[in-house]
Amino acid sequence: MIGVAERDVREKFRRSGYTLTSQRRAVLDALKEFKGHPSAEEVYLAVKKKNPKVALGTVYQALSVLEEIGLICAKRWSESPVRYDLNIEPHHDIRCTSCGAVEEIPGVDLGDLYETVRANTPFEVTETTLVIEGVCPSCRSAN
Amino acid sequence: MIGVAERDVREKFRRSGYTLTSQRRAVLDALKEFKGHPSAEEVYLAVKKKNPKVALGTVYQALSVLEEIGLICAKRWSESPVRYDLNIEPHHDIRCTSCGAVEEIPGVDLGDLYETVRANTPFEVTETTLVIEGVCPSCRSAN
DNA sequence: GACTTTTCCAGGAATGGTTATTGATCGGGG
DNA sequence: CCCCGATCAATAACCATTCCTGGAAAAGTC
Repeated sequence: MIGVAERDVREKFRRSGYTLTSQRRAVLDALKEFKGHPSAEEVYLAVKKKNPKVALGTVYQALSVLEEIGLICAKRWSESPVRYDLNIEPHHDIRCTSCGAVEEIPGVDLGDLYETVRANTPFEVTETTLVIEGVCPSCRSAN
Repeated sequence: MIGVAERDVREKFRRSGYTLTSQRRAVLDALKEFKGHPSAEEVYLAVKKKNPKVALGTVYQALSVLEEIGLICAKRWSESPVRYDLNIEPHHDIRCTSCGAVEEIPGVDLGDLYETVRANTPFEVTETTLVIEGVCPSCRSAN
């Protein structure tokens, strides 16, 4: 099971007021097939294979709707376009600065840190994101 | 004292091999006067006041040189241009998503987290950055 | 100091990711 | 079957940033 159950999709669309159009469905499906962390451009190319009529702008808009209603999450690394992930469970990914590969890092919990942050600022904290970069094994050995 | 001693500046330039040109000096000075976290554009405008001939591209290049040799550090938040900070001690800042204000958060230490990350990935970890966003008190009350 | 080599800079054009605009199209309620 | 708002495709615009060029300044060399 790839995380997002069909009923969950319908439910979230219903509650949000957005309609579940074929384009949004296509974007979601494309994201499922990737399993990686594609950029908007890559999602666009994948969707285009099945339906050559979709425009890049539509994909961007669909992605932002899907993010807004909590079906996908967007990840930003410093020197790279935004990448999208179906996995909406809290987790952290590391990105290879050389080849761009993304891999999940298990066992990292921001809970305590979040408490510390909240306790030390008068701001209302809405986001604490850990951006992790490194070099993957194969790039390291390829040098 | 604003953190960066004159001798430190000279020393870091000497060791890096870059020359301490008047433009780079001007960018550094502008950054000192800000005390906040200006974007490249804002630095450019400040520098331009004293020397109208500098080009935006020059400011970008100067900033990247200054960052490379460790005199300033660059901070990235999700929906905002890169911002620069003279404070090169490890510390964390929170940014108001409404007005853009940046404020330091004391007492946050990524040491343990870094260990956990390293222990749980085959990647060679080069960067772990905490991106914190929220709403500042005045924006919150202004609603 | 004159010459050479290197680095740097101003100005402007180009790039890349993303967003805004616009007129057409779709789908559901009446 | 028509109206209305939501959605869409296509494309232009945007913005931060980088690249390119010829020329100027600085650093080494004799």
